[in-house]
Amino acid sequence: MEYNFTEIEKKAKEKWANEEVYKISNDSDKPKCYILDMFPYPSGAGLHVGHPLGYIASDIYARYKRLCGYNVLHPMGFDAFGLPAEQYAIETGQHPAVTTEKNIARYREQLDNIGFCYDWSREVRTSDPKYYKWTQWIFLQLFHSWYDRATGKAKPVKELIAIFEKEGNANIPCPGDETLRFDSIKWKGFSEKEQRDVLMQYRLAYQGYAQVWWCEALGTVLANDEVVNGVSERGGYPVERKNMRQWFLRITEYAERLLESLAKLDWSESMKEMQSNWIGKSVGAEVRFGLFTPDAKTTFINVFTTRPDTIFGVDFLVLAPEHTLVDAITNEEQRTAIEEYKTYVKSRSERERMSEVKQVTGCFTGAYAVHPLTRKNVPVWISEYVLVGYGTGAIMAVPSGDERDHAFAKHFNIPITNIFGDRYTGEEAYSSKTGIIENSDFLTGMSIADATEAAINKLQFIGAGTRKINYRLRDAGFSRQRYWGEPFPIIYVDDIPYGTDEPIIHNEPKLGSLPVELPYVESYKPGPEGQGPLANIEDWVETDAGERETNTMPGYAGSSWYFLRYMDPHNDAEFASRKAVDYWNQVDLYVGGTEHAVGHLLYSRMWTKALYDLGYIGFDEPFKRLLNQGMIQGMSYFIGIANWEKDIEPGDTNYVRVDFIRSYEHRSNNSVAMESPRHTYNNQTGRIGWGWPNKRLKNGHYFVDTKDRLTKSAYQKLLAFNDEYSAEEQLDMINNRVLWQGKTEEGEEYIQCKMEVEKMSKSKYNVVNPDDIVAQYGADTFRMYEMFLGPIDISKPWDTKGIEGVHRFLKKMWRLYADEQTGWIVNDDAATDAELKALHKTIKKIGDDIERFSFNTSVSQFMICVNELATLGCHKRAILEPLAVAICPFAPHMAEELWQQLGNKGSVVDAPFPKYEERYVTDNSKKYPVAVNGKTRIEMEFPLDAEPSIIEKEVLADETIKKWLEGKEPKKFIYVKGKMINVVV
RNA sequence: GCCCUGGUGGCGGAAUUGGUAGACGCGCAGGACUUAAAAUCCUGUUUGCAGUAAUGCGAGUACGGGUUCAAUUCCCGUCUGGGGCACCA
Repeated sequence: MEYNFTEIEKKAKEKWANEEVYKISNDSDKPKCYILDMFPYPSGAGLHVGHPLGYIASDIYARYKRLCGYNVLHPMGFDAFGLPAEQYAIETGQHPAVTTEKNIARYREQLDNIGFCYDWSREVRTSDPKYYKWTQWIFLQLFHSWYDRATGKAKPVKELIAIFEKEGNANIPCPGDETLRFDSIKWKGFSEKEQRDVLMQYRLAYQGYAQVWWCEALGTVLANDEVVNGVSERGGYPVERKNMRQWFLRITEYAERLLESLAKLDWSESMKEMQSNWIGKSVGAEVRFGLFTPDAKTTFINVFTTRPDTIFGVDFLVLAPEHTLVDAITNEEQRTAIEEYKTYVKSRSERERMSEVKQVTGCFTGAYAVHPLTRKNVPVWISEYVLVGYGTGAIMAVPSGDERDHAFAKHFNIPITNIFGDRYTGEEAYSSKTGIIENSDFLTGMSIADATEAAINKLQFIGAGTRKINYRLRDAGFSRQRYWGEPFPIIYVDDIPYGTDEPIIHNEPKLGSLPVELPYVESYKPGPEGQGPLANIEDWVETDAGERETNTMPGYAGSSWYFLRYMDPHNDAEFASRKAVDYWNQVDLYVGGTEHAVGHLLYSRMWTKALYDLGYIGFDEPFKRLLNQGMIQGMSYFIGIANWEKDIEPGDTNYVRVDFIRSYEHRSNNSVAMESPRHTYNNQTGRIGWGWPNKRLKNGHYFVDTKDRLTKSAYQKLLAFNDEYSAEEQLDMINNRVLWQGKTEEGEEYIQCKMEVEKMSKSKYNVVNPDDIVAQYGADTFRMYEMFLGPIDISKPWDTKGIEGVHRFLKKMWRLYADEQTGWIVNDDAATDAELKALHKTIKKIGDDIERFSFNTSVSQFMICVNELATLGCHKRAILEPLAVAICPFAPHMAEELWQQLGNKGSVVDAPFPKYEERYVTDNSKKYPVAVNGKTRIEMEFPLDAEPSIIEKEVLADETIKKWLEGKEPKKFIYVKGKMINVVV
């Protein structure tokens, strides 16, 4: 009876499906445990071996928790809206709903293949109207809410209106416009439109303006992804930043809470650090600089600074080029230069503006502001390194204390005021936050901390500044000018946006109910003036009440709350029943990649807090514990293939020297990725020729040998396999185009390939499909091998070659239970101490390892255990039955078969995880390494409870130790119980 | 550029709290079984020097410093791979 994994796995899967063992109830006496994977975007390429890494880890954890007696919720679904499906639709004309459906079916098949314990009856898809009905509903709750800073929570807008009617906004500063002031009389005098405009400045989901990439030639708005090297990826057309009316989520109101409650999360410190850096809290001051415009009007510039202590070092101000004041303060002399500079900045991405610190650009406005303390004139510049969205969009530049300001001053020859004495050399800014301030009037001689306080107090006293906390976090853009996303439940009546649940709309029953379904379209072409494709569907846009919003929601809308829907996925009356939400509560373990560190994780935290504030759920953090898995990379193989058109004769086999270089991807007009031809040198004739040195080898991992060589016969197979060339072309390629570089030990010609590790991607021809691995070795081997590759959180390349070892291990384990000839060989003999030790040490280590997500060492431990049991010739039920349960989280199919064969009822999925006994896992003596001066010289065995004085005596009496002591008296004797012994001379 | 993270044999990696660096697996080399192959099993495998050998001595965890009886682990600096940087998901 051999290990027939195909049969075993089929049988186990059928059993699980028939008995619905993975269907989870919301009613249970057991403690709950909610384990969630970040759900996948179902791309057309299907799953590759990198995707399941995290899924296997969470599956092991989920199965382990279930064996430990928990009611485990472990669902899966699909993040099914998104740009790639729409892009594909534009290219092929297939409707995104159709391709998405197809892709999901493929993903599902591939996932099932691996044997996950998902409760598929709870599957959610963000593109399903039954799902996005509730995404829209939550959006409306945000739209109808504002953030009350006094109590620190979201509240209904209705309450805000009541306050305005009573006392205006005197006690409720407006987050959208801090200068907005009105009393109750003024409020009541406002028109409907004016009132709604004011409310918009308070809403958690609101409309404002933001810059997008606009491509005139394509007539559309592009994602950052679609803009490469300053031109559109498709077609290579010029693009520029354009201001557009957009929906936003007022996440900035939650900045402080998002920061504070990180403390109660069991996430890695680095992940928390990334979130906290993203929120970017900085404490400082807002300082007001007055100035005259060219037409002699007075105005002022507010700057935000974290270093008010350096106020006397201010040599100039810098505004963001988009700052609203720029036009007003620019004088005639500078107007052309300023306009030119602004045009240049429009072509620049934020990334470029922040990264290129060596290249200093900027332009003088011609205006001078008045320093609030010295009353001196300070020139006002604009520069791309100041971003309009951060702080006030204006800075006070202190060249002696800030590197970027320093570079700017040097570049434009602006005189520098030194406020740091000798510590400022004139060559480099003194940006350290320690030391004494000098040359600064009343601040001179103070420490930085004291000067900061004194400066703020003085500014506050004279009314030129206030203490201010600033966040780097910006409100989240929530509009996309796209088709394949959630439509907004918004209708414009006389150009005023209303929620479809508001009375003015609700009077039309058809319009008032959710979901607002995404209408079918024939064409995915953008609408007029950068609007989305929905703008083209007139009879959808035009309703009896008004016009519909034609933007759609972004990808993170559906993924911000999906973890709640799994709790009660078929509920048509609520997004999830309060009972279900209270039962399952927070996600106990959330598994996904670090690429979501800030985006998705921050947004869903905000949605959770808002739903909590509004009383819909009972917790304000979605993911209690977080595990970030690393990426499994692919190995790409490159070969040199000559281009025969110039210089080289066909069949010129002397022409063997090919240098492999990293190809650079050349993205420009109408091409996506071209590999660049390169000079190569013929070392026989001395001739220079052209070659394509870095041709990516399609599916190279199947064909190269262990020394990364591609033999002639393998190349032949490869060409046939790829089904890309005619027989004639294949012959030509084999005989004439390849630069054979040597002969293998068997005498076959080969080319040396160059291997590189990079992201696994269809376009890089390095994808390994899990289906192939499962077919060849079985799902259990695949699961264990993925875990065996290394620590879960580290990126590593996939190498199919090592999988044999894991497969051999499973076969070896199987042979403990069954002999290939004679069949079942488990007996009921009593276990020996050695066997019990092997088992119990393993049980303990597996439990510990799973809790700390060290799955690779678990696999090693199983190997060690099986090796020991095989050596001991153990076939005893007392050992093997617990072992079968212990391996169930890792190799569930085999565990199920063994469990059945051992004569058990039910499924191994619900067996109790074995408990280890302390007496089998602790040794009573230890072989100590004995070192002299830190260098280990010998090993000596002592009982663990031995007296230190006795140990010291014995060690010092040892011949080898004596030899190393060379007769000297030991200075110190170090004995660490259970660890080591060190003698210091 | 900024933030996060990694770098240990030919390869993937182990060393959980500062305590024997290289567990486990791959690959490779040699051997057993077999008519043969597959499968399986056994032995060796960081490196330099010495030795027939057992073994002994030295070096060694990207690089350069430091703290310590003791550093892969802690601190400072440098190089380098990966992820993110707000409209890919």
